[in-house]
Amino acid sequence: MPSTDKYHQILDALQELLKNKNIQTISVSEIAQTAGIGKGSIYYYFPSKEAIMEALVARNYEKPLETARTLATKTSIPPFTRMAMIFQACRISSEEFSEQKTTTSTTSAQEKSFIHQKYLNHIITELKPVLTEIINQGIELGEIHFDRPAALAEIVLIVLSVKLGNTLVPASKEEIEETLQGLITLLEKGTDNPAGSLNFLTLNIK
Amino acid sequence: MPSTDKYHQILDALQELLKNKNIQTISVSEIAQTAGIGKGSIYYYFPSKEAIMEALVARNYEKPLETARTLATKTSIPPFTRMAMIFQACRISSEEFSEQKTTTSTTSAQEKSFIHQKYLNHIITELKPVLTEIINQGIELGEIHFDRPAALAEIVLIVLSVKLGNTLVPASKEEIEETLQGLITLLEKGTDNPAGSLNFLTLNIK
DNA sequence: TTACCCTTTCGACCATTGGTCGATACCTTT
DNA sequence: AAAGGTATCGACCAATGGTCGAAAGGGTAA
Repeated sequence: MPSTDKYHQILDALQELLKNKNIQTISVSEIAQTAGIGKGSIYYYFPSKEAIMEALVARNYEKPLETARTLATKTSIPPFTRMAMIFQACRISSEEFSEQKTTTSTTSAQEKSFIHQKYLNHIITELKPVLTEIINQGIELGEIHFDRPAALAEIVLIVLSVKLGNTLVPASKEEIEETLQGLITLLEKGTDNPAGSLNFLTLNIK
Repeated sequence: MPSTDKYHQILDALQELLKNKNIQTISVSEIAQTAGIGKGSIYYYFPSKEAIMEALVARNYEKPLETARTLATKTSIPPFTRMAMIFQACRISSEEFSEQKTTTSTTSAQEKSFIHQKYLNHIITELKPVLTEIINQGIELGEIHFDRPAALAEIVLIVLSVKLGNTLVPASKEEIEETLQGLITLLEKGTDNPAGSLNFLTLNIK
């Protein structure tokens, strides 16, 4: 079986390059060079350039997903608190992606979105079942009143991914804050919780 | 000034090609050939391949946006009804994009998402202000109770774009239905409207 | 008609890319 | 030492997005 050494070397290289350039402008040869291996070897570990991206996304969310899955069983913690913890974990990993050069890269501003698309997909696929489970527990506990847990989970995840990723639809800090506050309010009213009771979710932002 | 004839010929060609292939596999030469003009001419009308895509998205949503803007002033129609009408208009235009060949295109299934990203961006940017205005009117009328109209508008648009576009996070018809029903329920409870009162929004789906 | 000029059209051309391939080095195992 | 699978490589290929100088078209003024 292929060594995981080189595999991660490649991912490291891509991550490094991602800090300064958007994916479309990163060539496979460049990744190889940065990783210090031959270009051919890349294709020994990955079937395509796109697969490298996907693997990187998966690797970056491995830890938060682990955390989330563990949290799903910790029924001693209130559901909404666990939700907040999950978001927090995701947020941290999410930031590793985009240390966006503050240089206002003229055209390429939003081209980075290609990877965030993968990221959105990954988040929804992996996190939705976990969050659904937690919401279900909240419903049983009587802390959440809503009859479509899966839908609720997905809505929350979609909005959070799109807004926190902030590259699919670029917006200012204030706009993001506003939208997320709106989401919290909507959640409070929608799950029959008093206004302000979910405010701690806001900690994620900043 | 450049004739709009050729300009639209190019857009038509791209739209035609889009029916059977995903963008990444459509070459500029191909577009030129389909449009019946030389490749060089393409770059006389558009600065880049990406710009063609953006122009196509914009053109396809010109009509529904027009409709939406008109609707924004029709205060005689109830706000939620107008919202439904806008979604309906968008839905129709959205379908022109993806007459997805039913052929289960092996790998390329979700690669079409590149264009839906533009589409998401376009929808949010253009439609959010309009929808916000309508919601504001609803608030004044006392039909909607929510203190963050802009956020509400954005949340709705994000979820709708992502789920109706259905390429950023591929899902089955049933899942889409479930999520949208959840959104409607959330909207009802969140805006202090009785359960079932917004069910007519469901007409969009199918 | 001729001369001029600006717009439009073109396709050969270029640099670069993602991906392939045969060669070859490396390691165990026999 | 022979064998055979595993890993590594970079020259190579077809194709792409984009450039460019040339030239066609067409309007105007003399």
